[in-house]
Amino acid sequence: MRKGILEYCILSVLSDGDAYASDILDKLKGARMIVMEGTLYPLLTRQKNAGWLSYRWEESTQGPPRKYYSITEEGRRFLVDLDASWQELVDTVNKLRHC
Amino acid sequence: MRKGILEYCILSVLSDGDAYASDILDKLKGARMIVMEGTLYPLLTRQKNAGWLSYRWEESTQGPPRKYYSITEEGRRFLVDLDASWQELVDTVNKLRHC
DNA sequence: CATACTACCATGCATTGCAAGGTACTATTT
DNA sequence: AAATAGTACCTTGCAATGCATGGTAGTATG
Repeated sequence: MRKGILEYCILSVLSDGDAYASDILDKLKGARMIVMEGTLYPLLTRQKNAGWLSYRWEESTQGPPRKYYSITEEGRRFLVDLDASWQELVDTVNKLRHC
Repeated sequence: MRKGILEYCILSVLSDGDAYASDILDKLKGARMIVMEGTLYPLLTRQKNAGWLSYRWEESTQGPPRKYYSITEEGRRFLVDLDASWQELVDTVNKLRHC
């Protein structure tokens, strides 16, 4: 049911601050959206290739280095489009359901 | 973006009254959800095989006979589940977006 | 030095929606 | 009567997406 919406959620999370994969998974889990690692990593790579995200490496005191993702200006512009699409989808489904 | 949600929309439309493929496409179009024939037919077949829909043939005065789909009791029960899932999804996405 | 943990990533699969094309019956026009 | 257009059914092949699984490598911990 939630296919394709993950993309929107990831950009939303990152629009609120840079994060690495585990951060993102935690934030999603906090909102009760469970996502698998094997889903997230390829998605982040796709969004980076699309120009919506960039990343930098940061050393960690407890474990291997982390890949911090950051939303780009282009990503923010796309997020505005996604806001509109999402609202439209919600309106459409609700209209179809209640009549 | 709307992947997987079509299933919910089709059941919603049919919960409001029996319909054949073109009827359904028109109702979806009326709510600005554009769906292709090649998407709808397999989906109806899947839902019928899942036990959520049944169908009957009806002669038409203007063209070939029509396959009218009807939601089953099992389909209505499943639709209630989908209502909950949908509401949950909307809440989750909105929560992630606005904080 | 071995085990556990963290964080990265890749491969293969199932599902789903779309594009394109095909069949068959009915109605309309020439 | 034949050709064209319209309606309604359906299939096949493709691309995208999410999941399950498993793998690599660096960093602690016992």
